[in-house]
Amino acid sequence: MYKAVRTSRLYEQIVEQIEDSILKGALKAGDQLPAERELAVRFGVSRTAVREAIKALHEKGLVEAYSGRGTFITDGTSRAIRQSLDLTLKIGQADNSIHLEEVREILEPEIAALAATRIEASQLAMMREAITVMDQQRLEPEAYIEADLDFHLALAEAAANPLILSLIDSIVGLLREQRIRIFEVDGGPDRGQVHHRRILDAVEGRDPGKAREAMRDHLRQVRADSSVTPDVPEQKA
Amino acid sequence: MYKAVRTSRLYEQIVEQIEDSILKGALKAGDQLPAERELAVRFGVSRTAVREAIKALHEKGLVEAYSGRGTFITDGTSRAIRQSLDLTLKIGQADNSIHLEEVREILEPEIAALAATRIEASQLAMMREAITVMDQQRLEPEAYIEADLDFHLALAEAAANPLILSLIDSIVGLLREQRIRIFEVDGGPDRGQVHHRRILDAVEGRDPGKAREAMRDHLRQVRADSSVTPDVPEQKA
DNA sequence: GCGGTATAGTGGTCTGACCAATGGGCCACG
DNA sequence: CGTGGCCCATTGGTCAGACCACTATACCGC
Repeated sequence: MYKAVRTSRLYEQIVEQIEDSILKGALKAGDQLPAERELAVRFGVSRTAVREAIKALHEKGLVEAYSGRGTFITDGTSRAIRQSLDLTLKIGQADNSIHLEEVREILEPEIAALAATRIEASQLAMMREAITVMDQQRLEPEAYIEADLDFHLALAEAAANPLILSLIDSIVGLLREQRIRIFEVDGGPDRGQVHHRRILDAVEGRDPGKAREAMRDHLRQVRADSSVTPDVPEQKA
Repeated sequence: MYKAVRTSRLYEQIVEQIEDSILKGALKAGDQLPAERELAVRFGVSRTAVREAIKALHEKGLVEAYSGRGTFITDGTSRAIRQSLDLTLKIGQADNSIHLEEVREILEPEIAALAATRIEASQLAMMREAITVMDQQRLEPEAYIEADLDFHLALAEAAANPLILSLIDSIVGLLREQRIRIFEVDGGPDRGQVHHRRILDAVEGRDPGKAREAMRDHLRQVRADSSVTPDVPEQKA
């Protein structure tokens, strides 16, 4: 067997070096990276290569650049990561919504159960806030959906498992798209709110079983609403 | 409410336009993108901005650039995407293994159940092959672990849900790391094989309930083995 | 002290150039 | 006619230097 030839791109080596610095702890979350011009001389390359490396790190969600201020290591707890798993999938087929529902039905009830045992006051407040906003914005799809997503994200955060939060965060983009369709179902938002309140109550009462069931019911309704979605043939079948 | 201010980075607009082209079907997998120099004039920007956009697309796994040939839309079916969720997490703390186990205990039993209802012959063959390799390589950690991961990936693939496959794929890197530790537990591999066979049998027999249970047992063993891992205090209580 | 302003530093973009790899066409040679 | 080697146009990768917009800070007049 022959070994694959390593096509060495310069900026990739720089990415590795910076990643190492982060892993070794030389660079912690919130730290400011040296300026691009300085990194260029330190690495002995042009600013172009450094910029490409930083761009890659940015896309990986490890770093955030602010014009005029500098580049900083992202706080791992920040939700700004937003891995774009979504696009990769949108390309596939259009029937992702079925798959999405399946995943949610696996993940979210257990997330609710975990959250019930671990949630903290600040996260309960976020969930309440989200419900309030949804009440107020019942007629504003965009604002309603954002609040809806916040609700589920707060719940995922309450599960106190960064891995879970990352996974949910990854599929939030898909969720957003799906919900735009659901929003048009008559009374969908109102029925959704009933379930949101049940979930909140269960979590607040630290009852994992009830939280799990409430979330299951919620998803069942979502599935029902999205299956009666207005006829949009689109596909050339 | 004020709308978030759009901090317009030029290359981001280009990224969007190209993404749209892909989504709308104007660009299919395998297609070659116009040359950077041409895109630059078409978009009315400099080549720099185009390159930054392409770099972002590359990091998202949507595009692959080859020096001297051109830039091509990646085949979405390829698993080569390997979103690096892992790095983002490694930074956090070292106790990710607990979180990882938690996620696996949520996802994998249901994956096994789904797989039992949907698996195809080719995937069964892959699982059998993986078990065979593990038998042969009981003393070769690296080869054993790769086969182990293949086993679970084949199962995830059998669930016939691309979203699930993506999620499992995202955490495979973390799994690999965890398993290196488990491998050192006396008899770990042998006990693991018993469970692998039980899972295979259940899936082959199209019994979702049994598959779910077999996977639960498997994960219970993994959790047990990894908790008796050689004393590495590390944690400050 | 206070508020506004100069200033230096940063990332974002542009220009134009050269390099290295690739692939296809051309041509001399067998 | 086939083959191998060479040339060359094209492409992505890198470089150097410049300018812009923005930010934070130090400074200065009031």
